[in-house]
Amino acid sequence: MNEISYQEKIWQVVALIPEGNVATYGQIAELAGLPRMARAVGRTLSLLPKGTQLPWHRVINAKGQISFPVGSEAYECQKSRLEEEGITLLNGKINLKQHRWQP
DNA sequence: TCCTTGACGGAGA
DNA sequence: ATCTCCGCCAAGG
Repeated sequence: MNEISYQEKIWQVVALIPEGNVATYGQIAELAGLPRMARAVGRTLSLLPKGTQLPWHRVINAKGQISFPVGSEAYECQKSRLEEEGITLLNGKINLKQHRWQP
């Protein structure tokens, strides 16, 4: 079990998140068979190449927020990509009850 | 080496 | 709602 195998499992799960849905870092870790390794998910996503096909923008934190500094370029990018899928933020938060992916 | 920092999270207070 | 502690572990100083 090494970092490389973590990444592969994580990529596979992230790729399954349907358009219009979101999943949390912890949820991805859990589904990838890596419980309590939410940080590994964030780390893996941070290493993705710029033009990746993976829907990384559908991954948010457990509080329903985007895990980037508000107003940063990355934050705005993720936010707009989510809005294009009909996912809106209210007070900087996404309604998990409504948009959370249920595999 | 040791220490700190992360796209984090859950339990408890 | 907010905060602290603790688990987890790769990377960089």
